[in-house]
Amino acid sequence: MRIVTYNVNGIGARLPNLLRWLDERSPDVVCLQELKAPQEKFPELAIRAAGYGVIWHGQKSWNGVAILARGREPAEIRRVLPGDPEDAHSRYIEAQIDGITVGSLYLPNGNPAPGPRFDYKLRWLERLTRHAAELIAGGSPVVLAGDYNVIPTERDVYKPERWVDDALFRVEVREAFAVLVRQGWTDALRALHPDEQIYTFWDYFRNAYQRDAGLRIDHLLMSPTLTPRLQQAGVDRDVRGWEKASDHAPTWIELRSEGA
DNA sequence: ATGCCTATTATTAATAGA
Repeated sequence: MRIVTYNVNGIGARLPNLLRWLDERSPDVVCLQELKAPQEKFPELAIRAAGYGVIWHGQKSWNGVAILARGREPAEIRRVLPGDPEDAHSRYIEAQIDGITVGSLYLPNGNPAPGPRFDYKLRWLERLTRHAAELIAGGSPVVLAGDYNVIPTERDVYKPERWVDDALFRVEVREAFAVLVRQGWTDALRALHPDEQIYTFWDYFRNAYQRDAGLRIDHLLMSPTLTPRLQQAGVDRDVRGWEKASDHAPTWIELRSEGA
């Protein structure tokens, strides 16, 4: 079973690429971020015609998250991250699929830092950490997949010194992410590839992809009860090189079947 | 320190992204 996180940077502009990728790779579960489309503009029929059940939470212009499941319907659990009734951003959706709780999340960028946007990012990370603790306490297998907008370590950025004051790499953010992971989560790509350079995002600027000037900011965190099933993890790097590509590439885990 | 490029929305320019 393959579970993927993919920040599409606009579901409208990316639909041809998304459909091609679904057809070529046949992922089982897909967590999308940055739909950048209101609820009623999501291309539900095209996704269903490709063979996927889907739930989504849209928003005009920005944000927006979805969960796709091949040949079945994701059973929605929630479409809001608990902890702030005032937060109107569509950045979290959660479903049950084949006995696994799947969260698709889009953590705030937080720039410029310091400032109110950065404060919002830190508060959102705190809320995610509280919710994640409850998920672990529940004992069910969980994967929290998404664009975390967090570069976890110096190894995860092409030129760390240029990013020290950026909201994706500031010490407070890295520490907050480490606190979350220490609850017992497994950063799947890093766990299976401890010494490799792995990027999931390349800026549109300055030929970043051609220069391999990337960041690792899309992550799949696995709960202690799911981690034993982890078999492979990787990034569909080539998709970033397609015409009209998103600036993020699909990032995935492959799970052994239950009891195998 | 800033722009570079891209998508969206509202009218050819502003905002946000990371």
